[in-house]
Amino acid sequence: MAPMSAPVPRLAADPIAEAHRQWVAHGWESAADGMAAITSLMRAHQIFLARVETVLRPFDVSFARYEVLMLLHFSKRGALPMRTIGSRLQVHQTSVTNAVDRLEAAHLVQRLPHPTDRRATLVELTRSGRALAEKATAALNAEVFTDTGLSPRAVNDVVKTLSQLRRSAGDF
Amino acid sequence: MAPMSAPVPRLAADPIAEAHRQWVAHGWESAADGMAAITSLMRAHQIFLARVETVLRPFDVSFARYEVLMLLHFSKRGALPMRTIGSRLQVHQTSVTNAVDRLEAAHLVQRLPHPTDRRATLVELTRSGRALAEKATAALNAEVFTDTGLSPRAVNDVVKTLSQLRRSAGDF
DNA sequence: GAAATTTAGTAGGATGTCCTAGTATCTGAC
DNA sequence: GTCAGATACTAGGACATCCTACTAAATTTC
Repeated sequence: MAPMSAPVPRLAADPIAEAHRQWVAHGWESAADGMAAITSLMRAHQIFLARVETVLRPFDVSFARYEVLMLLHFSKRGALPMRTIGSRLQVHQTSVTNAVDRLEAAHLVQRLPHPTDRRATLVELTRSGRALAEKATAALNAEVFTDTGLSPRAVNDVVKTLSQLRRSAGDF
Repeated sequence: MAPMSAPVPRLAADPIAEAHRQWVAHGWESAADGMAAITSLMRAHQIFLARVETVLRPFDVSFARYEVLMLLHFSKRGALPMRTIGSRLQVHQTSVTNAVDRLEAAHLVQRLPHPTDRRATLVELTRSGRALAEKATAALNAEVFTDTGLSPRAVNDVVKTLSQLRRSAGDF
């Protein structure tokens, strides 16, 4: 016979399944699945963002700033106008200003006047910015992206499904 | 023969597909799919949050505060301790403090002393808080949750897939 | 060509999230 | 019973996002 063991802490019920039950119980069946899907996406975002930020912390960059660095890293000249950065990352211009301010303070990028459009500002990756982008990517690949906690099949399904969503939202 | 038409604005390429290509081109095949999945989730979160906030704007509540109202609405007594709210919504305690501060300022909830634990604070839905929760839910159901822009099949797949993720993250 | 409109970027502000630290209270070990 | 450790909440701060408003420069209109 098994020895007495300490009481197992009862795991809380899945909050989203619980919300789904409530939705159905209130007669909102037609919205219940959509609610559950959107709430699940919100939570998944939170989980992954936390993982990514944890890996990036030693590099003293946030995911938002990392994305700017990678965009520049992939560009031919290592430089892009602010506006282009916002379009590609699909964030508000003022978010770009914010991120570039911090990246520039950390000497990871540099603002330069645009050669032909005096309204525009080019953001150029510095040598240390490029080095950091490479090291941070190695860390993220190893610690998060290679094993997301989802099966390879699920990973592909997520990409495919959300691709439709993004298309319908006008992303491309 | 078709008449001349105005030049169709070239749609930008899918930024995530582009990033995936770059990942593969740099030899990071094993991480490329995971990167694409996580980036897709980040973007999907952004899209849905924007839709939800747009619908909630007329009610003068954010999605974060709406979630607090609904949690209370579903509770038997219409009141829960701060700590419980944080656990169920899976956000930091200080986020709950923040949300409840604003809800209380709007007279949608009320802080009460916990009857048996003087450390704890009960948050109770007011009459107007409950009314707002019901009206906001009707709006969200009609304008977002009933039609997410994903097929019913995709909705179910997303819930199921992310359920695994949330379980492995310790959510339940 | 001059005026109107559009576009690029910044400033300031609101909100949400998290973190660390600090206070008050409860629990459990001795 | 006491005292150490755990728990509940708030305060203050760092970041990210968005919005509106503003300036400067480019583009379009007539």
